[in-house]
Amino acid sequence: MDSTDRKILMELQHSRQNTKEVAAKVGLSVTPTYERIKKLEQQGIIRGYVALLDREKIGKRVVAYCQVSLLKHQKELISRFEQEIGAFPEIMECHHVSGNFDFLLKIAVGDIPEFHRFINEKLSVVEGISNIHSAFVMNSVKESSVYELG
Amino acid sequence: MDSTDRKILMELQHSRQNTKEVAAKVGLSVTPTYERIKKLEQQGIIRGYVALLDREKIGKRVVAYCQVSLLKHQKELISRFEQEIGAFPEIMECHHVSGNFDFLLKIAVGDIPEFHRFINEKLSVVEGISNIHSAFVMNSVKESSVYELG
DNA sequence: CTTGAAAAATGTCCCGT
DNA sequence: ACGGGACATTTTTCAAG
Repeated sequence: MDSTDRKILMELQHSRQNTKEVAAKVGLSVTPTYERIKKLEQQGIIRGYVALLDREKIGKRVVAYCQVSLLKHQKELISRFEQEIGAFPEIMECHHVSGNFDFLLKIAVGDIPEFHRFINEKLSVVEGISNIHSAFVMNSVKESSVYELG
Repeated sequence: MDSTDRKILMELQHSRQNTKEVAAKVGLSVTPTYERIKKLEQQGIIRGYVALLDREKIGKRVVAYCQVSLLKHQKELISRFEQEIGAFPEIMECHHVSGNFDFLLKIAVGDIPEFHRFINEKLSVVEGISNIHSAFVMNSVKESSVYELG
């Protein structure tokens, strides 16, 4: 992966565009640009292409980040937690982190009552949780999926 | 936006696919499917299409979530902070949150030394910061941009 | 790498119902 | 709102310099 590949990736991370446009921006003709993109896809460097939605417009008015601590740090408990977490569509992200707590969850729901129900009836039912601390997003100043590439 | 639109959005959130495929999955022919997608784009419900990259394969080995507290909660200080934050490509996300701290940042860099330099030479130089608390991601159990739609 | 070409697949839109 | 069909654009592959 050279500097041209990185330029191509930066373009595609920002927005979908056809090969001709990408080619013009990186200063190559269509054929090699096309081949580079295909190679990046085959290598799995490009994982895929997705549509991003407007959160407000689809009625997800509440986003919260929840810090979850487990009772014990046993392998079995952790993997069971991770498995159960995967089944909840309200949980968009779940990261196992170092520090004062164990997992950081990103949760998106329609409104506060729905959030309340989710925490009480779904999340807190999962075994092994010691405590949950939630921070509500009031404003997303920056929200990007773009990794910086030189 | 009806149930068919939501099905279309669920498909496109998961992966790019041509109109014919989407049409088959939602049980319509190509034309109405095409028109629905265009309408969702025009309404801004679909914000855009982007490529997602493999974090490991592009050499971003370190992701951290940083909790930032400001010294004072003044309008000017907050908006200046938000403005400066936008200029750092290492910061992929910045959310103004309620709770014990003010901002939650998602930061991606190549390695620990780079993280160290970023915190000391860039982030902590921003005016008005009271303290920064970092949690390193050890494993992303779930990482999705998909909002659940009925 | 570049240019050019050409077939196959899609995207796009007009006109029926 | 939906479906069919016609046309434009892109994708994809290939050959030659």
